[in-house]
Amino acid sequence: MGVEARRGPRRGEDTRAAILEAARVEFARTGYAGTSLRAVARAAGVDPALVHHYFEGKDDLFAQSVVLVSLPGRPASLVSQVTEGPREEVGLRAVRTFLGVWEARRSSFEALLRSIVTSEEVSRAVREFLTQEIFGQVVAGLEPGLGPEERDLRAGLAAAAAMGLAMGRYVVRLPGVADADPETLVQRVGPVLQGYLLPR
Amino acid sequence: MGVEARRGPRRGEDTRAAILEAARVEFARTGYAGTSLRAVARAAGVDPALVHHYFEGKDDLFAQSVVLVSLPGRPASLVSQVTEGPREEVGLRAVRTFLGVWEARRSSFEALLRSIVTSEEVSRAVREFLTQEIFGQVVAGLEPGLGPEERDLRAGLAAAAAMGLAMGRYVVRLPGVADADPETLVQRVGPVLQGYLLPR
DNA sequence: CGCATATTTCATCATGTGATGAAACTACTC
DNA sequence: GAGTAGTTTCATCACATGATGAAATATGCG
Repeated sequence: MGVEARRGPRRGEDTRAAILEAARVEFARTGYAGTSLRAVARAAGVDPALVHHYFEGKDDLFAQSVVLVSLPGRPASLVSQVTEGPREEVGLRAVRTFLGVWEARRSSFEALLRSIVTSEEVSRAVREFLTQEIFGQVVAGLEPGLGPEERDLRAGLAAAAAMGLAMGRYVVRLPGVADADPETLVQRVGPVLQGYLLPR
Repeated sequence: MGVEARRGPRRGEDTRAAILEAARVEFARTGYAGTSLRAVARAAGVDPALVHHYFEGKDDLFAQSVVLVSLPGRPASLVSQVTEGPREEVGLRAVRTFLGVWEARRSSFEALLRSIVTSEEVSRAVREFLTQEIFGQVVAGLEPGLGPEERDLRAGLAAAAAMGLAMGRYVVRLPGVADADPETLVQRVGPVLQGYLLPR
């Protein structure tokens, strides 16, 4: 009955990538704390020790599988994608941009969302990323001479709206939001971002 | 050197309540999966076995400390609080109502927020609560003859906006949102809810 | 072939987890 | 004061977790 799983390399299979993918799925399902290395290994069809051979530990695996993938390489390009164009359509462009990024990296983005609430580090990273790298830049670009408190408020409200959309679509899966096609959401939520970023 | 923690009742202290409070704080900090019964016991200054004496297990403790407290007794009263009044101020009343409830039960509400992403059961409960008991009722009350897909979309978007506000204020603590006074948020977010619930 | 290197598994560790049963202690009743 | 019921701690269980070192296997190079 011995399954005698034999050792040594498995030809033609990128095991490291398999582990990364399994980790992404697992983190997306149960968050950082709820995911065990053994569950990841099981899902990847691999010995738990192998996970440690390729990654330094749970935090490293999380960083490599989730954080590195879901944070877009150049925040600045996101910002310019939003700010460049007619001022009265900033909101539309913002929603369109984010939905595009999210949909493309769905599983790792889900994992990131789920880990916001579990890990203080992730939470802080997301906070700083959203407020400083993204919406702070957008607001500052749109209206340079703005007091810091008003700037924080506008950026924060916009970020909150984006997070609500993400949570509703990917985590809580609210009917009507989870199954809407992206452009519908752009048309409905765009004006809201517009109003937060450029009141009046 | 023996600390000889003595057994038997401690006069004048409501230990059960202390455990409940410690559990609320702990669940709020680290979510369901990230919280251990021993951590709760430690925070309450109590032996871990005592937690089991008062509660059937981790799920029961969570239900008693978080769920029972943060879900308001009568959803219907919330709904009527929102719907009763001038139609053009539904959004303002909605935000004001929610912020009121949240601020009052802050720590347990935080715990609930953090558990949405961890537990599929909590997630489903929140989804059904928000869409059916609250925003579904509000939308239906405001515009009775509305197609189901449009009703779902409006309710979903409103729920997403509310969740975003909650996440931004209590979990991610976005500057500008976390420290704003409630009425400021009512004035800024109210029109958004208004637009989702009653477009045009 | 023989050897080196990378890959994979096994065996094992210390620790933390939820859980249970029994013993010690206090307060209350008769 | 003896007995009883409720409260609290202790000792311990079986199991899962993250982690490590060594052994086994396969591949590629000479």
